[in-house]
Amino acid sequence: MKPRGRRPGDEDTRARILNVAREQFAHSGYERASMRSIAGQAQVDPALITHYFGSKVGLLTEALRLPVDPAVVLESVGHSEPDHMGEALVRAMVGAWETPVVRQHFLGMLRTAASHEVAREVMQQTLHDSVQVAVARLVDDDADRRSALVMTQMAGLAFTRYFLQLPEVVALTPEELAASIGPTIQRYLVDPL
Amino acid sequence: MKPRGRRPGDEDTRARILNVAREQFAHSGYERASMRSIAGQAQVDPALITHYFGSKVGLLTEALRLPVDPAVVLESVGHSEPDHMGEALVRAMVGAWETPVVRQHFLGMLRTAASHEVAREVMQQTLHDSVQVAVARLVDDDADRRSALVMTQMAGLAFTRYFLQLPEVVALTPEELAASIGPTIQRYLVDPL
DNA sequence: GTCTATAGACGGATAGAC
DNA sequence: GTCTATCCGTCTATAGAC
Repeated sequence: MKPRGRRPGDEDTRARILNVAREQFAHSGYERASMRSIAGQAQVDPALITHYFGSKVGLLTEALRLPVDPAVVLESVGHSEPDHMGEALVRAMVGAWETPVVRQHFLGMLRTAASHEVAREVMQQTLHDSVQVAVARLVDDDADRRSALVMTQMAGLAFTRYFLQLPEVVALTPEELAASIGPTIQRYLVDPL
Repeated sequence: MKPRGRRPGDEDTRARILNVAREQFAHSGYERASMRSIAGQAQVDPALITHYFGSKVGLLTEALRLPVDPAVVLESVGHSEPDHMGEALVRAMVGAWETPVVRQHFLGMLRTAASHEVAREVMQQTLHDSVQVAVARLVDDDADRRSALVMTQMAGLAFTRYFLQLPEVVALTPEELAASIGPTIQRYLVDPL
């Protein structure tokens, strides 16, 4: 007779390690999130991390995989009226960032990227794959330059609001952000350069 | 007779340590920039760091002091025509960031802020003191909200161009940046909200 | 002011028992 | 699959000789 449920640790152990790792990378960065402290919070033996992920870098690589599909987040933008695409994009991005899982992933990328070259490249690629590709589908010309401008504004919003937590930026509501920053994105997308 | 020149290490030693520290904090972040590696590159005994700065945090605190006066950098903005303040501000900031000393200081703040709470607060305060104060002097109303918007855009430009080094953003010239982002800043400064 | 020596803690990784 | 034990490296900080 097969045992019911899962065995002691099983594949649940792996998932719990990964969740705690994401949490600690996001909160403390790569070096301070030690394998021992991750194992401790996950109530798991430290040696299991090596067992499941090979090394600390292996764990980081897994942790940096996107928890959501950017295409899904930005889906509504493509369906919005052409005159309000900018506003729709701000609304979609802020909406995603306000969820704990996405915000944590953003902070994890940022804090590990700060001291780990590989993580920086992952963040660069992620931003390219989500924003540049999405923008290229929305605009007619100069996709690279337009997406560059969009990325400066959107990355800056996330950086000042969720990482630095500048009081003046935190104070703004999602609605105010959409109203004030939406037109900027709109201009970057459609205005002559 | 007084000895000519300076004695073996003297105050020159201190300055050399500080310069190397800024360099390594900017390049590797707080934890990877060990006192040993800083002392090594500065060709100085590791114990001298404690001697001059008390502790590693003391060294960091010194290293985070602004190497330039933001008021001087932004001086030209106040003298520009009201219709082109945004463009002038972008020009002034990019001009500053393109110098090695300012760019290094920005990267140092960012990389240490990522894993060190104190550094994050310093960065927050620095941005407030330079941008918020400058903006408040330029605008008539809603200084907090206007400066918040300006900070999202300017921080995002610095972040994507100098830290992440997104190819599409790096490719833009200072002139192109002033032309494309200047109007955004202008709108944040003067348009009705 | 400068250096040697070392304390004392913590890091990642591995070998092997169960 | 899980855990104990341990190797070996690195780190910050300090005490004290010169």
